[in-house]
Amino acid sequence: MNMSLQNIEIRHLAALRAVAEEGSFGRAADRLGFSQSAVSQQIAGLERAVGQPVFDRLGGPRKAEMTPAGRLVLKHAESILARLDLAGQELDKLRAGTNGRLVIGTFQSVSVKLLPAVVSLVRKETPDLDIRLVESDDNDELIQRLADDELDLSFLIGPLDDDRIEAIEICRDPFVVVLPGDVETSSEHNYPLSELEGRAMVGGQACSCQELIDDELRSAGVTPEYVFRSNDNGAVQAMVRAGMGPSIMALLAVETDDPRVKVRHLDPPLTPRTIYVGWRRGRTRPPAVDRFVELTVSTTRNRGDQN
Amino acid sequence: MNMSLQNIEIRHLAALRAVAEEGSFGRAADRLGFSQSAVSQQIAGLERAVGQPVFDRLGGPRKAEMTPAGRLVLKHAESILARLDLAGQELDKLRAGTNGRLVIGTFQSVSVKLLPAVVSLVRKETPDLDIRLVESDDNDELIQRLADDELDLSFLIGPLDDDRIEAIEICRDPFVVVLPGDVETSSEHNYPLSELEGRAMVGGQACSCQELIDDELRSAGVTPEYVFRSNDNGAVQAMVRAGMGPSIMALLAVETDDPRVKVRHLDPPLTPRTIYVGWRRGRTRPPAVDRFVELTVSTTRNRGDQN
DNA sequence: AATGCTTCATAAGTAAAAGCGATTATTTAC
DNA sequence: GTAAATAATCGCTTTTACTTATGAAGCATT
Repeated sequence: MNMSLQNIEIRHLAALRAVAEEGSFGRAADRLGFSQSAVSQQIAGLERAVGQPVFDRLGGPRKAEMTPAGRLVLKHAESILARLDLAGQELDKLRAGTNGRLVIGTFQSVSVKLLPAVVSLVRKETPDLDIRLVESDDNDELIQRLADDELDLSFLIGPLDDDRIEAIEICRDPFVVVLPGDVETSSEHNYPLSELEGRAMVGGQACSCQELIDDELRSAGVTPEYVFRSNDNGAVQAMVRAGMGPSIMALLAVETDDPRVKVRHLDPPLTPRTIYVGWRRGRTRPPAVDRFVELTVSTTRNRGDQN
Repeated sequence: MNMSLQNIEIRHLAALRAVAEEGSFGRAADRLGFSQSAVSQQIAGLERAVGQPVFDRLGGPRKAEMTPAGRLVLKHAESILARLDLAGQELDKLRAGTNGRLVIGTFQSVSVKLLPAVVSLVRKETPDLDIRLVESDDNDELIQRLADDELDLSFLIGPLDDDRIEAIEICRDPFVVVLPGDVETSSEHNYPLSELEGRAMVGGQACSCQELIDDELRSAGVTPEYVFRSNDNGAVQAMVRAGMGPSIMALLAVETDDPRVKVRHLDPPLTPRTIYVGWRRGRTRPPAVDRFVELTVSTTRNRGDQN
């Protein structure tokens, strides 16, 4: 039988190392938990594969000595065994979710309001985890990058009809009207949607989210007319503050601590947008992803309905 | 059964790589020369050892995709398989005697007269072989270093009674008398040993070889009296040239091209010294050693009895 | 939705091997 | 010489690895 190195198995290399270190087949067998006979046969098998002896058996109580070929193979065996050990360690870390990279898709309002708390928690739990954020205005882009495996995880805005993606709902985020702080309104009451009819408004650019708003406004009989548009929430809010007009924004996107604007719920309310965290459907996820989702859900829940 | 990575075998890693590259269990099986079922079981075994799936089977004609754990293990698997391949290549070279290091013990006369031709031949055959020479006056030191595995091979002077060493005879090297070139002798005849009695002589220092000479001289009734001693053959020869006296030297140690000295065989002759090449007894030798010995023997034989 | 196609898993059987215990041969140490 | 240590070998049992055959799941096409 013309064996080649391809037939070598880890067990042979482990036996080689054990015998080399112990200087004896019997003691190597003890260490490995085998019988002396087994180790003898393992080395014999290795020698068949190598094509020549790896040990000189000197007989009697003298140590087995390696042949040149034995030393050569041992050199590589040690590297291989070490590598296997390293793989085991990294697997343990992977199971614990403490290593590797986690690439998360997000968008502006989530980045500002939700993510800092979650990321801070995760970093406390697993400081070696390499967390990266990819921010985009475009929900579809986030979905595409999830499907392309560029993102491990992404915050998304519903409705989701892409079956490449699996997601769970994080929260409902109502749309509110943002008014300049000096406008007189009945501060405790909701803002009648009808009052927006004919008013110059500030809004986001025509992307998925803004289109949802506009469609609903129109079916409620309000035709939006925008005098300023930006995808930057801060810019929109600044324009409201400057008196350009009111804006309908998702509550999460509003900097509510700003005393120079007022925030009112709408009457009748628009359908709130739904925020999800999603991942590729049907793929095994790194445990770190699952843990991140868990923490996101519980953190968001704990925030209560400040929305 | 709580398997760990220790139970992994090369075959599993090869299967992992094949499936990862082919994207299919069946095609991987073809490539490896197994049945699809076998590969399926190998991957299943790997997953048992890893503790989690390494592939997401998407069903239907879609490619199998790796899980995070799978990618991690594959990374190491590739390194391990490459290492094994490298070991195979190096073993081939070892078998061919074309790599590694060859440390050769030698002494002055051999270094000058025999080695250059042999080394030149070996270097022509196997240019990548790293040949190193260790020169010593002291035969016992060479033997000791051979036994200590510091030398792969050594030229030695007999008689050899050390059973740690195995050796073969290279040549017999007769002792001759070296005389100044201007001395009148019957150029074609041997030199009577008795003429040395009472003469001031030049010789080597009291090491093994010189002691052999002195013992024989004495039993032949000649008491050597040295007025100059050196272990450097060139120095001895220079002193003869300068008229300090004759010297008994091994023929191989004489620079015979020197017209200023005359070389005569002795009558009766001394027992010639025997030159061997030796190695550690009972140890497997690198093929390069055996090849070197072969070439040494044939080269020396071809030189004929120029001695 | 029924079918065919591709893919992988599983079951059953067989052949190979890996391992064990006992024995033997060889060598050193005393 | 005898005792101790070491590894190879033999017969045997158990384990495993592989094969073939079959089943199940998903996609694509009709």
